[in-house]
Amino acid sequence: MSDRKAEPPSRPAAALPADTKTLASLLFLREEEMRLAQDLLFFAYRDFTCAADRVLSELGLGRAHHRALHFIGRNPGISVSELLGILRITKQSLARVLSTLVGRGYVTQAAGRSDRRQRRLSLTAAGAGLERQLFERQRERLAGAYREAGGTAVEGFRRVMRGIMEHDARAYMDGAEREAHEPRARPA
Amino acid sequence: MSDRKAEPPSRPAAALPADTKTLASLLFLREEEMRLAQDLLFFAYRDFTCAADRVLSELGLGRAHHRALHFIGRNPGISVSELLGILRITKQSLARVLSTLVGRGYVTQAAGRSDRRQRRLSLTAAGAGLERQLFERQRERLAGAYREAGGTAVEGFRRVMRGIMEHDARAYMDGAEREAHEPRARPA
DNA sequence: CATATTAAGTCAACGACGCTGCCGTAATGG
DNA sequence: CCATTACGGCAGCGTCGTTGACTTAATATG
Repeated sequence: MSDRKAEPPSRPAAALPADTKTLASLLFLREEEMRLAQDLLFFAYRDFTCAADRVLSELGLGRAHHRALHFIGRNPGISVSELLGILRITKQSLARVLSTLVGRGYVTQAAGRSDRRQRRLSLTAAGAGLERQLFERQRERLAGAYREAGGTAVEGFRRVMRGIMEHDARAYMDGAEREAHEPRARPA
Repeated sequence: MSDRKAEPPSRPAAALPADTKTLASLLFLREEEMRLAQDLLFFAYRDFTCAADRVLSELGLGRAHHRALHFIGRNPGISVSELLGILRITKQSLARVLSTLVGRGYVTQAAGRSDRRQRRLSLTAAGAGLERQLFERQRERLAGAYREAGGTAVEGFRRVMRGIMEHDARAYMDGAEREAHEPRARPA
């Protein structure tokens, strides 16, 4: 932000009303604004994620399972390495989660048609049902926030969130938003 | 965004062009909008948190330490139980983190004046320096997002994030925002 | 004043979920 | 044919969350 520029020392103090923001307080407010943003992210994510926890713990699953279910559900036929790139965890961490989900019949694997080394992941009916159940918990919270905030705020929310994430994630979001409007199957 | 208003059920179908949104597709878009919000939260938080990871790992600290530093820095003199309420972790999880931070000289404890059972937590100069270093990493990312998105978007972002979190967290944010404008010491 | 109650520290044990490193197998592609 | 790639599995480890029980000191209350 512009707290990078040094103040010209010759600026006349008389030009400022007594209680107007000084440069120092402007800088303070800028920094404070960023710290408030940290708070916002912490609390919103804390309560967003815990919304689904009860359902998960009743099944003996964790948040890692939820994340996998979510992104497999949104990207049917996704390969393991693509999923690794989204979750940004290691193969072994994902393997533990995936083997549970496959073992309990929530996720199926199928060899890719063009490249038979790949295991294309999809949700089973049971997996889709569980994902929906988890989704509903978070949906309530998100829908309430969207409704209270209004359309303009939601658009701003999206813009800021996009800006926070890295470029590859923005590219992913572009693809997801595109698919929302032209719902056709992605090639396997 | 305009899928916010429910469609009047009596609206004649003939008024719609063939490819216009049906009720089913409106519902689909609503759900898709919520799923996109899930994606946004995941990616933004993923990249927000990892911004400070390099600094942390060089010091052999983790994200839990960062969170504690952050909230102690923002609430000098906070009690252990207040901090527990913010972080929503157990006393033992916090104890591990705190003992490291105290042991390395980042945090000090002082008995409360009105209630001497309490250990009021504050950052030392070293702790404030470390927190600042961690803050700078996240500040870059947040400030870039705020700058790109613009003031209106930031306001919307805040409104939605507030709506996602639970009531007690909103109350906390109210207090934090108030303190930003009337910077006076909180009573110990 | 005796007796809860509260704030905090502590120990033991465990679970979820990250990590690294290494090896194996199968399929792909130059 | 051989290097590379996609994936799975194993061993071991670290962080950070959990529960439960116990202690100490200070406060609040009957």
